Amino acid sequence: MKIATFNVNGIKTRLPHLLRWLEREQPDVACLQELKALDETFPAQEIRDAGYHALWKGQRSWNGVAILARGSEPLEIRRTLPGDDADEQSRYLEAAVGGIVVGCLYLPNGNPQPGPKFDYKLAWFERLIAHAESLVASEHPVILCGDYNVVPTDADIYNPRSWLKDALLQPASRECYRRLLAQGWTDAIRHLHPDAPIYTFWDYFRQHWQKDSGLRIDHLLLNRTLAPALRAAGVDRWVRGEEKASDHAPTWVELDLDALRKPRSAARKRS
DNA sequence: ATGGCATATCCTATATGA
Repeated sequence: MKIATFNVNGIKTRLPHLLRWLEREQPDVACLQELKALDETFPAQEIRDAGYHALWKGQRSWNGVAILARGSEPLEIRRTLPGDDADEQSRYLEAAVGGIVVGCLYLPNGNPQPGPKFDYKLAWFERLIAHAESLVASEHPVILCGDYNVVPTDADIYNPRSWLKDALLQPASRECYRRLLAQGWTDAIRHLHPDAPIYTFWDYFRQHWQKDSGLRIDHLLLNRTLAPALRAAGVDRWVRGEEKASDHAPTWVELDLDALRKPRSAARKRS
């Protein structure tokens, strides 16, 4: 099973790119962020025609998340992150797909910092950490994927120098991500590629894509139950090279769900 | 310190992104 996350930066503008990518890479599950569209303008029919069922949570102009599933209906679990009923921003969606709990998230950017937007980022992160605590030890396989808007370490950016004041690299942001991982989550890309420079985002400025001056900010986290199924992880960089591309590239994991059953039967035999 | 580019909307100006 292939699960991917893709910040599309506008579903309306990026629909042709999304459809080409779905057609070529055939992910079983695709988590989308930054729809920048109202619920009623989500292109459900075009996505259905491509073979995908979808859940979405839109918002005018900004944010917006969706979960697409090939050939099966994603079953909605929740459409908000717990902890703040006053939070109106569409940044979280959670569903059951093919026996896996999939959380799709778009963590606040937080710029400029310091300031209210950075405070909101950290508050949102704390809510995510609290909710993730209830998911990490679940007997069900869980994946939390999306645009975390955090560069975890200096190995996850081409050069931190010009980003030192950015919200994505702040020690407070990184500390939240570190605490999240410390609950027991596996950062799939970094686990399988411990030393390689791997990026998922290249901004539109200064020919950063052409120079491969990227950042790793889109992450797929696996809980303890799901981690043994991890087989491969990567970035579909070709999507970033297309005309009028999003500034993010789709990032994915390949899972062998059959592997989750074998240890249990082996344990039974041993006892 | 600023801006470079891109997207969306109450669209030739402004807010947001990262």
